[in-house]
Amino acid sequence: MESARQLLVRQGFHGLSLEDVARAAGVTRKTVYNHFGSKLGLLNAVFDAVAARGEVWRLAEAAEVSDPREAVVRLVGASCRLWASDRALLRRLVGLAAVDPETASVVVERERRREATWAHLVRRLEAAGLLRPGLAAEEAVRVLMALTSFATYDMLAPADADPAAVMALLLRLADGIVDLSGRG
Amino acid sequence: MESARQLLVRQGFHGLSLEDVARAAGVTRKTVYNHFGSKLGLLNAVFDAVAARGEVWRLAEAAEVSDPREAVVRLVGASCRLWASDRALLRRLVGLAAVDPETASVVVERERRREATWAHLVRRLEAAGLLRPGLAAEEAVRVLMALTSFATYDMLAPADADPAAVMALLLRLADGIVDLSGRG
DNA sequence: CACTTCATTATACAATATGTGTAAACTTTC
DNA sequence: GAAAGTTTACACATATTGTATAATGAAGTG
Repeated sequence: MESARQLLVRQGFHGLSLEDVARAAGVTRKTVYNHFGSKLGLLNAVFDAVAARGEVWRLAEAAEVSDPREAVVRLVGASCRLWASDRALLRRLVGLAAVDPETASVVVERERRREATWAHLVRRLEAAGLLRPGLAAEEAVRVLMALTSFATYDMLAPADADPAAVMALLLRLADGIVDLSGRG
Repeated sequence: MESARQLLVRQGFHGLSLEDVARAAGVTRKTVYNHFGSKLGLLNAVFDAVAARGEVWRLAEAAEVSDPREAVVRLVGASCRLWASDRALLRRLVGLAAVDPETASVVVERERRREATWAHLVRRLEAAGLLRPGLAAEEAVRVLMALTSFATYDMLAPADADPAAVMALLLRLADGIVDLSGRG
C-alpha cells in the first residue's frame, strides 16, 4: 500500500501499474491481487488508510460539540487537518473519483456522510438564528461543503501551508453565511 | 469530438476507448489518430472546444472593466457561465488533470492565466483600498481563485442551477475578502 | 477525361496492462 | 513433522494504445 501510495503520487493513476507496485513492494503481482482483488480494491485500501491517518473520525466528534458556532469552527479545523494529512495523494484520489465512475463510489460515500454532518449542524445553526438572513438552509449546506472540500483546501493552501492559517481564512469566508462573530 | 465528449461524460476516462469513439463517429481508429495524434490530443481538442463554447474570452473582457469592484462582479459571473456551459464534461476534464500528470498541462496552463487575471485585479483592488484589512494580496488571490474555480461552482450549484444564483452566493462570500458593498 | 493529391480504410503488428489459472515452493501453525 | 494457507513462477486470455503499410476512394487540376 505504501508502494502504491508513492507511485500514485509520483506517476499518477495512468502511470501506476500493478507490476510496478508489486516490484516496489518486493512481492509478485499475483500477491497484490490476492490481497486487494483488483487495482480498484488497492485504491480503496489506500484511500481508507489516508482517511484513517487523517483522523476522519474527528469530523463527527467536532460536529457533536454543543455550541453550534464552536462546532462549525472545530469542523472546519478537522477538515483542514484531514486534507493536509496527505495532500498530494488526496489530489489524485479525489480527482480520480471525478474521472472514473467506477472509482467514484468510494469518495461519494464519504462525501455523503460529510454532507449529512453539515446538514445536521446547519439545522442547529438555523434553530439558534445564526444563519445570515436571506439564505436557505440547503444553500448554507452547499456553501459549507464547498468551503470545507478538499479542492478548496488545496487551492487555498500554499505548499508549505499551516492548516491553521487556512482554517482562519475559511472561517472568515464562512462568516458571510453563518454568524460566527461571537468567537475568535 | 462530439462522440468523444459523450463517451467521456457517460463512461469516464477509463471507459473511453478510441475504438468506441471511432465507431460512434463512423470512422476508423486510424483516422482519429491522423486528426488528433493521440488520446491526449483528442482530449485537448475536446477541452479547447468546451472552453470556446463557454466563452473563456469573457474572463479577460471582464477583468478589463475600469471599476475594479465591477470587474470582480463580472469576472465571477463570467466564471460561473463558463463552468455552467458543460458541467458534466468539465468534471471529467478537470478531474483528469489532478489524476494524470501528462494530462495536467492543459488545465494548468488555463489556471495559470486565470491566476494572472485575478492577481492583476487584486493589485487594482489593493490600490483602491478595497481589500479587507489583515489580508495579504496573495491570500486574496488564492481565495478568489478558489471561489471561482470549477470545483467550487460544481459543489455550489444544484443540478438545475441558475448560474446567476450561484454568482450571487459567490459574491456574498467574496465580500468577506473584498469590499463590494457599494454594488448590488 | 486522365492525373495527381490527399484522406480514409483495412489489416497487421508491437507493446503494455489487467485479470485469471495452476502447480511448485515456502511459512506458519498446531 | 504434518496440515493449512501464502507466495511464487509461469502461462494465458483479453483489451488498449500507438505505429506501419498497401489498397481504396474522393476530391481538385490540367
